Amino acid sequence: MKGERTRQSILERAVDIASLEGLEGLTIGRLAKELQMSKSGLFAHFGSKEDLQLAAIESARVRFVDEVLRPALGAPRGYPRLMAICRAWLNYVGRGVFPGGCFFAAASFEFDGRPGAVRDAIASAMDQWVIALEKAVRLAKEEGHLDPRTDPAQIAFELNALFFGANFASQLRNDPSAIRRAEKAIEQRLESLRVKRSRTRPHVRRKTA
Amino acid sequence: MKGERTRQSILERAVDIASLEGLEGLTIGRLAKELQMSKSGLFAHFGSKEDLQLAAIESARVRFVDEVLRPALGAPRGYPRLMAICRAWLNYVGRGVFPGGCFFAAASFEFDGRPGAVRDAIASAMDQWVIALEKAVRLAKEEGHLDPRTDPAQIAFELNALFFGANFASQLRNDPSAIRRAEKAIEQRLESLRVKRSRTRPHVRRKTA
DNA sequence: CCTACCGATCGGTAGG
DNA sequence: CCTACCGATCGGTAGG
Repeated sequence: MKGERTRQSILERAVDIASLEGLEGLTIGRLAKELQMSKSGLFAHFGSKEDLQLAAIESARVRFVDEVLRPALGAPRGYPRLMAICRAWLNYVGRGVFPGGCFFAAASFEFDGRPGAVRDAIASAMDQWVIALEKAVRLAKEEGHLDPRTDPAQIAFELNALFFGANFASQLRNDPSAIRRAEKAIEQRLESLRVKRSRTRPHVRRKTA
Repeated sequence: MKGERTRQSILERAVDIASLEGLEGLTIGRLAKELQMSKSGLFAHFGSKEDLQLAAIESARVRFVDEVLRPALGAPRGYPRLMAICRAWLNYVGRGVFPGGCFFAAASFEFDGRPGAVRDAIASAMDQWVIALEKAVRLAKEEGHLDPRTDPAQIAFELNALFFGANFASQLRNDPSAIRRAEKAIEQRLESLRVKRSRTRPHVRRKTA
C-alpha cells in the first residue's frame, strides 16, 4: 500500500523532529512543509495531533528495539548479554539513531509533568525498557555471573540513570567524555557484583510461583 | 518598588509552570491568565518571550541555590558536606521545590536539541551545578575522606546521573522507591571511595598552580 | 516625563 | 492527498 509507505515516512520524520524539539514542538504544519505535503493531506493519516504523537512513540519504540535492544540480545546469556545491552545503549546516542539523542529520555522529561495518553504511552515504553534491563540483570545472576544478592530492579535503576546522564552530558554539554564516563561507571558497578569463578550449577534457581 | 515585586511573582509562577510543561509550553497568555493580569501588562516586564525564559531560568537557579545548595553547604567540609548535598538534592524533588520535579532536568532535556540563548543559559546553569558537585568531591578528597585516586569529574557525573534517574522514576513512573534507590546507589558508591581512618594530615595537598 | 498596566488588535499559525 | 477555510490562540505591540 502506498498509503502505508507514506505513513511510515511521515512517522520517521516525525520521530526525528520530536527527538530534537519535543513531541509538542512537533507541529503538523512544520512536518507537512518538510515532507512537501499539505497539512490536511498529512493529517488524513492520523485522527488528531495526539494520535500522531502516539504513533511516533510506537515508531520510535520499534526503531529502538531494532537498532539497540535486538542486536544486543544476540550476545550470550548472562554477563556478556548485559554488557552488550549497556554498550549498545551508549553507542546508540553517538551513532545518531535519533538525531536529537535518546527519543525516550527527551519524551520522558517532556511529559512527566502532564497527564494524558501520550504520557501514559511514554511511561509504558519506559517500563518495558526498564523491565528488559531487569531481566538481563536477573539472567546474569541466574547464570551465576553476578552475586546472588544482586537486586535486579536496583541495578536496572542505576544503569538507566547512567544512560540518562550520558545522554545529558553528550547532548546538552557536548561533552566528548560523556560516553566513556558512563561506560566506566557501568563497568565498575557490574564488576563489583561479578562472580569470577564459574559455579558447578550455574542456574541457581527458577521462579517457584 | 511595586514593579519589581510584580516581576518576581510573575517569574515564580513562570518557573512553576515551566517545571511542569516546559519552557516552550510556558505561554504569555496562560501565564497572564493564571496571574489575573493582561498579557500586555505582564509583557511590559519582559522584552520578548526569550527574555522571559531567560529570566525564569535565572529565577529557578536562585531558588535552587537558596533551597538546596546553600543549606547543604552548611555541613562540615568533606564527606559530610558531599552527602548533605546529595541528600538535599534527593529531598528537593519530593519536597516540591518545583511542582514538576527538577526544573533543570526538564529544561536540559527540552533544549538539548535546540540552538540559542535559552539553551546556552541552561547549559551554563548546569555547568555551575556540576562544577559545585565536583568541588564537593574534591574537598572530600582533600580532607582525606575519599580515596586520593578519586576523579571528582567522574563522581560528579555519576551523582548527577543518579539524580536524573531519581527524578525520572519519581516523576514519570511515580515510583515511591526512586529516592531510596538513588540514595542507596549514592551511599554505596561514595562508601566504596571512603577512607575510614583519619590521616595525621588530612589536607593532602593544595593546588600548586 | 515616568511606571504599570488596560482593552484591542497586529501578522501568523495552531489543530481540525 | 488537495484547496479552502473555521475558531482559537500564538508572541508581540498599538494608542490611551
